[in-house]
Amino acid sequence: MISAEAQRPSRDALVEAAARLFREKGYERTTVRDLADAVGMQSGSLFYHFSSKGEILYEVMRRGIDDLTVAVRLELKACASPREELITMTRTHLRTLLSNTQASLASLLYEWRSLPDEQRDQVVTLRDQYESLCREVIAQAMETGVVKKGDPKLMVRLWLGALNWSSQWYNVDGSLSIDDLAEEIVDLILVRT
Amino acid sequence: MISAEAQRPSRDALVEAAARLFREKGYERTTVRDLADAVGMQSGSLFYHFSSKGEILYEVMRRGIDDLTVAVRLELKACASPREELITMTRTHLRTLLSNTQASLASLLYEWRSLPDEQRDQVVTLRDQYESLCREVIAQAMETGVVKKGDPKLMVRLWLGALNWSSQWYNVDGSLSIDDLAEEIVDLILVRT
DNA sequence: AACATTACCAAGCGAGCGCTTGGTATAATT
DNA sequence: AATTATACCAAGCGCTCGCTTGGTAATGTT
Repeated sequence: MISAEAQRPSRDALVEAAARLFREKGYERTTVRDLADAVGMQSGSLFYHFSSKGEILYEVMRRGIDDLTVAVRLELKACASPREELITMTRTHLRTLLSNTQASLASLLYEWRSLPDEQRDQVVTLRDQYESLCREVIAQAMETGVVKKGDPKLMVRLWLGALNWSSQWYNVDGSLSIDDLAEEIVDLILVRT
Repeated sequence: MISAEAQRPSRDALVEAAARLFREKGYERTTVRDLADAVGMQSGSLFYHFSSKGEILYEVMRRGIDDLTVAVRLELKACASPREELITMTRTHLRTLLSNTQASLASLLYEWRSLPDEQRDQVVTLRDQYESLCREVIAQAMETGVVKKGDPKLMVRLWLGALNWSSQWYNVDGSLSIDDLAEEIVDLILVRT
């Protein structure tokens, strides 16, 4: 769950605070002064750690998708069947997306237009890699008849849509648990038995 | 399809251009000078028509959801069965969301944080009304056994997620038509026959 | 002990932002 | 014909933004 980062504590704290602020207010509406306040610095001191505000966003996104990929790959190893892979993948994705401690992913969904071109390409590559990881799981589930056969590429996008949209409405304090939500979503695409 | 607006041509053109620019660049990254350029005005002249940039966003969103609601209600009238209602509603939603001429909806999905509080409440109300319209259709489809029984409130959110996420990946020039996409999505939640 | 590096602060610069102001040509009204 | 309302332009104001600069305690290195 913990990434191979760290050893630069205040840089790390900054990225975490940034992820939270970006999710709450959006990237453009978060000023470098907001970011500095959140970690008890002067705004200028941010630029000792990062060369620009955009690079902070990049780091937030890169970590977000990196952590997600690592977490999903790890959890998948413990799965015995395509069906279990599907539910596990869904649960891990949702937990990462909706957790309060790890707000990076939400920015990734909606703030990619604010990234400098070059870094956006890198993030898109990582995102595509994650998407094909998911696609493989779904394709496997289709082959074994657990999920209705069809185009895995399309299915992964519909599935991701249902998942990611939950960041807009899901309330942690509500009555629906994250794991139950995961089951409901998987249930949508499972072949009825 | 055409709303009851108009009679103020340059105001209308401005809202349309704003919708397009907001979708392309995002609200915060679109400057009032960008907006003015798009309709051949000086930036200051915008404020003859609108009291603030935020009000332009509000108008974009209000129209977006208003047009969508009107269009869906209209199309629903011609439907003979719950199943037909479901596919029609999905198709109309997708067409409105993905059409190039009517870019308002996309802003609505991702830019609501930039709205002033009071106007955000109004938009949220409109959005909730639209969501309950969809919920009724889905609940009806559940009752008649066309859609697997469950919580319509949850189902409408998963369905909307799959729909709205398409604005992030759908390519008009691709091989998948909007209407085919609609069928694929409806197929997800239909009871297999 | 002398030097170098790290991790910041205090101050503020220049650019671009949303928006205002004063004026004006055209069209509508009386 | 005189007046008023409409729909803009030209100029620029004040402010906030991302970012820079010069400096300095604290820590590590030789």
